[in-house]
Amino acid sequence: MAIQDDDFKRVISHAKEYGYVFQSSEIYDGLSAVYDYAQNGAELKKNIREYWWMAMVQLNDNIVGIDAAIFMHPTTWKASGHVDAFNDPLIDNKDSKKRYRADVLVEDHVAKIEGKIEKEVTKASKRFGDKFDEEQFLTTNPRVVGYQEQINTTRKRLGRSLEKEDLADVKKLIEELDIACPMSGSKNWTEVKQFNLMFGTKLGATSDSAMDLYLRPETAQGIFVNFLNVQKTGRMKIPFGIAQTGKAFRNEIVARQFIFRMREFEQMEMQYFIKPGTQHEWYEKWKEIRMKWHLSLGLGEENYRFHDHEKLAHYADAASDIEFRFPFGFKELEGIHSRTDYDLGSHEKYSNKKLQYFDPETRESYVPYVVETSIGLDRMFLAVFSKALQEEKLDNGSTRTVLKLPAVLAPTKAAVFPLVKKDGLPEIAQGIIEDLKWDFKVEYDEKDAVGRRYRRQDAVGTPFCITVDHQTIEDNTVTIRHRDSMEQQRVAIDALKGIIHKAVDMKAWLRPVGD
RNA sequence: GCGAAAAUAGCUCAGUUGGUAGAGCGCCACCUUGCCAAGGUGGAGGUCGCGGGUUCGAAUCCCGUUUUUCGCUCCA
Repeated sequence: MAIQDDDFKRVISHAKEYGYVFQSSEIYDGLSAVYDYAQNGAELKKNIREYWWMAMVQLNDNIVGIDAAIFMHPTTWKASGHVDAFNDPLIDNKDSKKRYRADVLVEDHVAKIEGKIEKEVTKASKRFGDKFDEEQFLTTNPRVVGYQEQINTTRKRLGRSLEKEDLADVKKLIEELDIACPMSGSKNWTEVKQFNLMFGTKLGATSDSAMDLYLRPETAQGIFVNFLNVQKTGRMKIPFGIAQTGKAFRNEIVARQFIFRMREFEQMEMQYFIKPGTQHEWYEKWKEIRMKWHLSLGLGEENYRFHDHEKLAHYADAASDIEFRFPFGFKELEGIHSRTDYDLGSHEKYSNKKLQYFDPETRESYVPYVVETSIGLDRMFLAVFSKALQEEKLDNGSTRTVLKLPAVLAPTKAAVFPLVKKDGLPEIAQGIIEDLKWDFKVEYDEKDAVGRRYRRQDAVGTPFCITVDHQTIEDNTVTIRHRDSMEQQRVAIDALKGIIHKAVDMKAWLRPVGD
């Protein structure tokens, strides 16, 4: 574990030192769980996004991409279930330090009373035998009626208090019911606090006319509400998909582990609309496709695994995560969920608009089912970055720090050096830069010994270093040095573009994924 | 949110009972060298996370606070 912690620390400080990730507002002591992508991080993140977009949108003629707004009509979040699911009244026990959902505590208490009723019923049925009339017993036995009344009043009061967000009364209720902490038996409770995982904001400049809005907690709803628009204007036939990348926001109680869990994060999602009944088939298919996409980057098959959910979210009938071996263990990287018709169906109800697809073959209209693939871009960044960062022992006994990013994702594809900064070598090197920069992000460096320049590029993950030497003047050849093998080849300047292109071309990386 | 640990230069860290802030690496300039980092000279950069308190005097002791990591908790 200690080694893992050290690895993780090294990842974080390397990310800062080499211009990948900075803490947000650092000069003001930072902001909890908010990070900025720096000059190299922005490039890597963009490259990951493009790699995903290529695989999901450009290569699939039945998947289109959109870019929905972060602000959405507030009713969206009622329909999606987030207003209910993301609002938890929580209470802490001061002695045992355990946290509970206040409504669950009360419900558990109610369940206990229900248990008592059941006991009375079994007791009575034994006593009366065949003559036992359960219905009559329930309505006439004074003890049972008393219990029933307790349950009813408790439930009513809890419901009313939650509705009005009267949290003080929820606390009072817990005290009146004499509920103790299931772990410790202590009745020493804190106040009930409402945790809303959605960020609120206002639309409208003056407070009296303003409308309460949320920053979207997931990007998926922007796709669902546009489902019919896209289907009609794009003349899409089921099955088809809508993809998008974008920011989402969650006010996590605990946001931690660097960029793994941030309050502001970016998702890359695709909702695949299918015929009801075919969801299982598509769910399996997308699990397979998405895993292949991950494996195409060559970070090692042993670092991925599926984790099938047993407890399902309110919208899903099957769900699986692709987990990745992060420095702190296997954690969720991407989710593949069979969302049924929950979202579209719910939006139909709340909006009173039909969100159905007319199937020309069966001449039937239906609400399509949805299989979703949803990956955290920041998590993908962390996965790639942390696995790429390596300390390598060399034959001469020294070590080098090398960031073995997949070349297709590397921020800078090649660095060009003059072996010495005289004899016209810098001018030739600059000439190569001028030519290559139209095709790739490239960098020029003439500082320090060339060996040190190689190491610097190793540490930021640049796959190629091109060195101009005195022989270049005679025959227009340069050396190109490969980051991972440290090997050098002497090639013609004209050949550079082809060599680099072959190594960073998405086609070469993604082709094994396609069928 | 609770508990524990930490915060000193861009990075990694030292700073010994409280007495004027240090190292290595990195960075900048110049010289030297020239194909796998750490040659020479010079230089920039820190109100020791922030705010209070104790003291003649605080990086050091006390209180609060922010941020980070870890363990709980939460995670549609």
